[in-house]
Amino acid sequence: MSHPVAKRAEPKLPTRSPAGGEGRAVPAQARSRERYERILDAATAVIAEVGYEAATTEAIAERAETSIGSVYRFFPNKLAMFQALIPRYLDKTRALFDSLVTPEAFTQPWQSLVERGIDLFADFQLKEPGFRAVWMSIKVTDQLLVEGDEVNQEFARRLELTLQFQAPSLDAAQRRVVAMVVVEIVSAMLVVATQRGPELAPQLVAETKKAVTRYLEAYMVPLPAAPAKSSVKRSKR
Amino acid sequence: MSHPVAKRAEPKLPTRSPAGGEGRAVPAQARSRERYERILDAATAVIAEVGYEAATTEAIAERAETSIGSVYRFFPNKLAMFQALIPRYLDKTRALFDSLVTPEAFTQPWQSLVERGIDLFADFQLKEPGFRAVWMSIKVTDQLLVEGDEVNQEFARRLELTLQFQAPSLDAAQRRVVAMVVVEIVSAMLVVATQRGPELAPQLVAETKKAVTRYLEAYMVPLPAAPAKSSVKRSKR
DNA sequence: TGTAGAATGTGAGTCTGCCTCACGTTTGTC
DNA sequence: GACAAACGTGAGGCAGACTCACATTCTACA
Repeated sequence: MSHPVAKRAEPKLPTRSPAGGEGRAVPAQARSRERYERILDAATAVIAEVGYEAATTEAIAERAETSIGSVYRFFPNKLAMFQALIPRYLDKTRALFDSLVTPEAFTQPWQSLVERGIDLFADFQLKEPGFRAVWMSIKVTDQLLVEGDEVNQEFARRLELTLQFQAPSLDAAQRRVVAMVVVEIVSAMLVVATQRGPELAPQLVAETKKAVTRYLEAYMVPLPAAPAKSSVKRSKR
Repeated sequence: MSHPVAKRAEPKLPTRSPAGGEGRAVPAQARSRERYERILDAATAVIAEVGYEAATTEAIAERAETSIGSVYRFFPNKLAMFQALIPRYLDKTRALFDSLVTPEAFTQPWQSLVERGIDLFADFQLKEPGFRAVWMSIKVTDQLLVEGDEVNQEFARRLELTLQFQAPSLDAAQRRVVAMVVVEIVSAMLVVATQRGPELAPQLVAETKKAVTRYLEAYMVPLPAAPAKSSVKRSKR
């Protein structure tokens, strides 16, 4: 007999590659590439306005001044279009991270790095409505969860590296988990802060900084030139 | 001219109350009430199996052994059906909280309360697939975000109360924010832990406890009978 | 117990939105 | 300039949310 559910849920994915990876025409001519970019821009704009679910493929096509047919020439389905947006922001967030974690950055106390990092990312989220839209909708489906988490994973991996030097007491496995926790906390809290409105947002961001700082404190090596106050002796299990 | 987006996005909501609040028949006869419950049970089951998006109203109707017509007698739309699930779990989580925060609970160090609380909630999430499904899908839409956050808000409000006694250094506004941060961190991390699989989940949960504990440490009054080790003197900006 | 009418149940049908495909248009090449 | 390959198009297929006219069951009251 089997549950009717399975039967119904399947056709959602249009007989294509499982996670809507690619599997579509790769633009070869310049005209085509432009169109592709226009579609992605339009998708960003529409999603930013109404969210992922309410964003119709027709609206995106119209906004991109093209036809749905062209949209589906490049993307196997709506989800894939959304996923194609992620690499764009991945690059931007990578750049953000690079601008933060420079050789000079290690001369200042790690606490201020944490604070600057959170501020930077919060700002980025505010300034880039497209990114925010993508970010907020990232939990939309199981597929997206996997794909969208890439940004977080990427971040975590990088953070892991810097932890290697600043928290030598942790082994590789621990570093990985700690980095994940930090990234996920910041990620979640920035979303919450945005949702709670401009009233609470600054307070929430401030508290997030404290939370992360206090969490990491126990793992970090005390900085030589730290501006006093930091609790150096700490037995902690 | 106006963006085509708005025009398209509207009919998504079926000309009913904005956030799918109620606006539908309230079951008067026992037969009806049973059917209502059956539909909710079916919705839970189907959502748990395939997620919110892939859950079709027909599948839910079939599972509840009724017709779509009946489903739409009680719920103005699919989202409302989902929202109706929340009060069910709100009650359960309330009970969970009550079992945790008892008068006796205050005789033990707050750290163990945090740990027990997180464990309890993690367990609850594991044991109740329906709850997990609802919880994981809670970010599905903007509407749900608001409604779904109710559980978190409820939790935060309660936590706020207990903070009143254990963190008297905070004023009301600060307490509110601190409680929100704690609840959101735990909530987000439990979701992440579930997603990352049984491999990493225990470690993530363990680190979440540490994060929350260390965050709160600075605010809490040191317990008289604390099992040593906790850093009592703490200037912290 | 019979019956009016309210409450409830039903599913074929409408509508919206994702996606396909057969055909028309542009570009590149010789 | 003519052929092929790449590209563009939108009417239409199809799934799934939701409606509505009608059928069935219940309740109240004589």
